Formats: sequence, structure tokens, C-alpha cells
Amino acid sequence: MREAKYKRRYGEILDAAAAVFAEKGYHGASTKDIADRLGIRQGSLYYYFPSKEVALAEVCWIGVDGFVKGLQSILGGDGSTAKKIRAAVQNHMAPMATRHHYVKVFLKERHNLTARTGAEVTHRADEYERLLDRLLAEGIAAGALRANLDRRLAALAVLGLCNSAIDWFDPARGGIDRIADEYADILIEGLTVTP
Amino acid sequence: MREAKYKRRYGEILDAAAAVFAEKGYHGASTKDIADRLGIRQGSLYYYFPSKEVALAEVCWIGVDGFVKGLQSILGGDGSTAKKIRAAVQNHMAPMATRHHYVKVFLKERHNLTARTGAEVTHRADEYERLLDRLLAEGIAAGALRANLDRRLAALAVLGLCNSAIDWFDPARGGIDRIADEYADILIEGLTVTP
DNA sequence: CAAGAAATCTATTATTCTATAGAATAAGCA
DNA sequence: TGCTTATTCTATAGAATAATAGATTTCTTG
Repeated sequence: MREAKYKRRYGEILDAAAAVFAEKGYHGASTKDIADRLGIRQGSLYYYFPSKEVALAEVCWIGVDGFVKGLQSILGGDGSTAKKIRAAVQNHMAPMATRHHYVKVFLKERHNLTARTGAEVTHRADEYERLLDRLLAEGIAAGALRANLDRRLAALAVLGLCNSAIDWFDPARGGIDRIADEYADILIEGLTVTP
Repeated sequence: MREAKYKRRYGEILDAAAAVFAEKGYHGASTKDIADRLGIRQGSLYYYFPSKEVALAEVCWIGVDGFVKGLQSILGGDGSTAKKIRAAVQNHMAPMATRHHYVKVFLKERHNLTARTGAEVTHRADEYERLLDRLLAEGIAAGALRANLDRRLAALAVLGLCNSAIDWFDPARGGIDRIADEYADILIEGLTVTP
């Protein structure tokens, strides 16, 4: 009970940090901004975090973690390359609705982490890119994707197109599924061979 | 001659501001950082700019201006919709190589401008989006683009995919043309009708 | 209820930052 | 050379910042 309460409160603090970082950027946000959102004093935050930067690292970690989990099982499952790409796009965009602030901060503020504080986040992000690369490699090997495709460029295109929605998508106004579907259409048509 | 010298120096100051804003972000960059890069004192900058924010506005303006100019003549010219889209993509990505810092700052830091300082930049960006929307509208009307296309989503996809390169493209290592070509392939295949 | 632990607050420190005012230097020109 | 203007520097005001230490309140649990 003691522990559970702490965890709940810790989550609230993290939510506030994510929201403020997302709105103002890491350097534009002050620890007082975060405290104000919670109705507590600036210094009280340091009961939960040793530094502002560690708070950023935690937010980024949650932001990236949502991506990786689903993609692993998509790769393990069966179905055509096109279906897997569609599933991967939906998997990538879903957290933009459910964990909007966390994803935004990961995408736009993670570069403010130092090598020390950002190591785990970077590692997880690399893992995700490797999974995506494997999806594309298998698609090319299966003859489903254009053979002349630059795999690295293609992976960056998938990520770039999906991520771009974070700049304008508002989870308060409508779902992300239709957007994911439309983007999957574009990517599948754009990447697969045309018979 | 007196005027020309001022303009040249002003450009150097702006280059330094663009570089520092691009590297550290608007709030992460201090006026001292900019001055250090120029080998002058922090206070001396205020001979050229009334405020840090106005400097940002100038950088952003140059960043967005490069986009608009070319697209107008592309729309005016003739050729298929596919060719125009390819030209538009190349037009969009070219400044990412030639004015890398300016474009990066426009894309990633313009939200730090207030309504007052950012009005012209916003206006120019809106103008650009309208031109792109017209290109797509004409493509749909001509039957070249998929009729079921959500025009707004399609425009955001074009912009999002192109802009994403700013996160990883390094003008010091290779040109942008091949990337633009590959992205144009994806977008054209993804947006046009498949017979 | 009472003791101990958890959570928050008050108060402060040492920096850092933007912007300004006025002095000093450099450059252009009669 | 000496006058004038352009540019940069020195010095500082005033506000904001992250983080710490210790006091105080609130909660949990026996």
C-alpha cells in the first residue's frame, strides 16, 4: 500500500513533467512549471527525481518503450509483408494517441539527454530500428518489396512519415486509426513492387 | 560600400545564430554561445538585433522562404502530376542542403516565436501549404491521384516525409538529390492511382 | 491513538541569462 | 591629419534557474 501510493504519485509527477516538456521543450520548461501544474512547490519535485535531466530520461524511456513491444510480435507472426507493414504503422502510431506527451518528448527532446542519462533510451531506440530493418529485409527477400530499395532510406521514410503526425495530431480530437491506415496505404504502395 | 559591409556582417551574425539555434535549440542556446562562435562579446550582438527572439524570427524567415519560391513556378509550369510532385519534393529538400541550419531552425524552433514576432513566418508557411494543397487538388481533378485521397492528410504526408530528413541528413556527407528521388518515388507510387 | 515514516514546504545558494548604458576603438573620408 | 560615424567592448542591473538542507505537515500502521 505504501509502495503502491508512491508509484501512483510518481506517475502523476511524470505525467506533469511529460506534459510540460511536450509543451515548452526541455530547456523552455522550468521545474517550477512542472510543480505549478501539480500544485506543489518547486523544491518538492526533488523528492522524486535527483535532477531535471533524469526526469526527462524517464519520460523518454516510456515514450520509446511503447513502440518496441508490439513490433516484436508483429515480426514473429505470419501474414504478407504488406499486412505486417500496416500492422507496424498502426503499432507505431497508437502510442501517439494513448501516450501523446511521452511520445512527443521522446521524439523531440531526447537529444537533450547526455550519453550517461540517455544510454538506455538510445539502446531501446536502436533496438526498434533494427526490428524495422528486419521487417524490410524480409520483405525484400520475399520479393514483396522493390528490390532496388535502399533499406536504410526506406526505414527512415517509414519512421519519418509516422513520426511527423506528432506535430499536428491532437488525441482530444478524433482517433489515430484512420491516419495510420492512410499512411500505411501510401507506404505499402510506395514500397512494394507494382506488378 | 558602408551598407554592403553591414549586410555582410549581418549575414555572418545570422549564420552564427542559425548554427547555434540548430544545434542547441532556441532555449538551449544563449546569446553568449552565438557571440562565442563569432569571437565577439555577448552584448555586441545587440547592435544587430533588438532581441534574441527577433534573431530567431529572421532565421526562420530565411528558412521558410526557400521553400515557397520554387513551388510557385512548378505549379505554373506544365507536365504530369507525377512530374510536378517529384519537382516539388526536390524543391523542398534542396534548401535542406544549401541552407541546412536555417531550415532546421524553421522546422524545429519556429514554435518559440510569439504571435507578434512570428506573424510573417506563419503567413509564409501557410502560403506554402496552400500551394501544395493546390498541387494535390489539381492532381485529383485530373484523375492522376487517387480519388479517395484525404487531401489534407496527403499534404501532411508529403511535408512530413520530406521534413523528416532534417533529423539525420548531413550536408557535409553527400547530396540530397538521391534522397529526394527515393522519397518522390514512394510518394508518387503511394498517392497516384494504380491502373 | 501514538510513533515513525513519507511527503511537502520554506528558505537559500550559487549560477546563468537577457538586455541596457555608456566608454573605447576602428574605419571612412574631408 | 583630424572629424565623424560604425562597431565592439566593459560593466552591470534585474530576473530566472536548478538544486540542497532542514523544518514541518500528513499519512500509515501497529
